[in-house]
Amino acid sequence: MPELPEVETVRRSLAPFLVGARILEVRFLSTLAAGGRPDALAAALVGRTIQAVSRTGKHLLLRLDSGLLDIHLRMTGKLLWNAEPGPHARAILTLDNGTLVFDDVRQFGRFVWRKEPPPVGPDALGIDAPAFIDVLRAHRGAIKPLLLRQDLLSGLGNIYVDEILFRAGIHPNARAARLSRPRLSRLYSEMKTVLGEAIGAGGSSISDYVDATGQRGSFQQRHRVYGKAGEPCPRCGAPIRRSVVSQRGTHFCPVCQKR
DNA sequence: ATTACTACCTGACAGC
DNA sequence: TGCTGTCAGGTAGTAA
Repeated sequence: MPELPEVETVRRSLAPFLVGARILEVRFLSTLAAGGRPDALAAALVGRTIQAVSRTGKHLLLRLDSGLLDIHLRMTGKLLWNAEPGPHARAILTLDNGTLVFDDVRQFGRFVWRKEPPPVGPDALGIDAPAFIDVLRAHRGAIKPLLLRQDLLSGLGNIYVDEILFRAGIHPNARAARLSRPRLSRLYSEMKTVLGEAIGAGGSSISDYVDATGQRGSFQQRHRVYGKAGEPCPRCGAPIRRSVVSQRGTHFCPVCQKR
C-alpha cells in the first residue's frame, strides 16, 4: 500500500501524539511483525520515550532515547491511534497518552530496532536534481525498475512511478542512460510535483489505506494512468495500456510516453 | 550489472 | 455455493 506520500501522511498524523510519549507496554500479536523476536524487541522499547518521528523513503522512524524503531508498512500495514484492535492487529503499543495499534492483513510489515538509519538511498523529496540525474544516468536498465530501487532513491513505489513517468512523457521501458538531461530534469520536477500534490491530498486510498486517525486519502481521484487501463489518456485520448515491467503491473499512454 | 523468478501472506474478485 | 486462478500499494533471496 504505502509509498512515500502515504508514509509521510501517517507520519504527520501520528507525530503530534507520539512525540514526548513514553512506551509503557508492547505486545506483538504476530511474531512476524517483530522479525521473529518479539520479546527482545519489546524489551528494547518499553520504558523509552519517543523523541521524534521522522521518515526516510517508506520507512517511518521513531527516535527513542537509545536508538531507532524502524516501521515499514509494506503492502497492507496501518498504524492507528486509539483504535480498537481488529482481527488483523499485529502489535499494540501502550503509551502514557494513548494506544498505537499496528494492523496488517498480509503480515509483510516489520518493526526493526536499529542503531543507524535504514540502508536506503536518498529520499525522493530530499534529493537534488543533479544527484537524481547522476544516479539514473549511471545505470543501463529501464527507467521504471530503477525508480523502484530503494537503494538508489527511496520512497517511490508502483503507483507514483507510473504517475510520474506519465507526467514526464517517458515510457516505462525507456533506457535511463539514454534519456537526455532535459528529460531527466523534467522527470525530477514532475516527481517533486506529484509527491507534493499526493501528500497534500493525504495519499492514495485504492482499497484500504488510511492515516493514523482513520482518514482516507484522495489522490487516487487524481491518478491519470494507474489503474486506468483501457480508459482514455487525459492528454491525447488514446487508451491507457497495461503491461508488466519488472513483474509489476504498469500503466502508461503508448502515445504520450516516448522511449 | 541486469534480469527473471520465487517466496513471504491474506483477501477480493472474476469466471466457471 | 464453492472451487480455481489472478491480482494487489513491497522487498529479499537466488540463479542465470
